[in-house]
Amino acid sequence: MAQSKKNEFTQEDIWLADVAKALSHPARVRILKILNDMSTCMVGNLVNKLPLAQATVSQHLKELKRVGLIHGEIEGPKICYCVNSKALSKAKNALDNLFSKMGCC
Amino acid sequence: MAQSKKNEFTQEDIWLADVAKALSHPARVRILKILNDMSTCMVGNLVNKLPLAQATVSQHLKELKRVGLIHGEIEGPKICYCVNSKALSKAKNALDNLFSKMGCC
DNA sequence: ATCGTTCATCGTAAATATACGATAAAGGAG
DNA sequence: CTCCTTTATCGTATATTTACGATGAACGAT
Repeated sequence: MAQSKKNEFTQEDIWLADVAKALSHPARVRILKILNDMSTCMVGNLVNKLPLAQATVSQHLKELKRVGLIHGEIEGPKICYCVNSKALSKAKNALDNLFSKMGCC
Repeated sequence: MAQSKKNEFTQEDIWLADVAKALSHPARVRILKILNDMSTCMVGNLVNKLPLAQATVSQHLKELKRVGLIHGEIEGPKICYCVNSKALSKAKNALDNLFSKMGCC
């Protein structure tokens, strides 16, 4: 709880900012929504639903993977992406906590 | 609910990504936490608590203002920043919705 | 072994973000 | 008015992000 004065940021704040960064592009928001809605989740499917080239979609998937919000499983030549519900709920809790209070001057 | 196929992103997704972008830096996470915890919220106070120059803090405040998460009120020569609880709860709801389901393959 | 499919990675160009010192603007104090 | 304080903005350097085509790697099918 105790925040440092003028020092570096806490790991918690850095992590939360990192998760937010992963959500900070419409394509990645959309990808998460699609993965929430579908059980089939090949990359090709996502590319068809996004106004972006395949390489770019792959790059966005990498960013979501980086923070652990999704992961992919190899199925033959295809890769099935799905959300990591554990990471999602951890992020949800942290964000809820950030948004909980409302002290205003 | 119905998502377009290959078209541009929805305004909802763009907005949500924009809010996430505002949270995507440790300094801005910290600023929100400080504003949640304190009632006194001058910029000088924030500068003292962050490992950043005044100009940089001002820039981060501008970004939080841009998406409406905070706003400032002029009090003489000082400016009192506070969180916009309405915007915070709207963002919280949208993020909760994004994180709610957990279909996995 | 040679395709065709699927996806990641490389290379790269353009745009955006981050940081800081310097400066401007606005208001209170003397 | 002239200072001093407080905060925003400007100018700028550096780093990161975003996007795409091209290429590479992995696999199933023929």
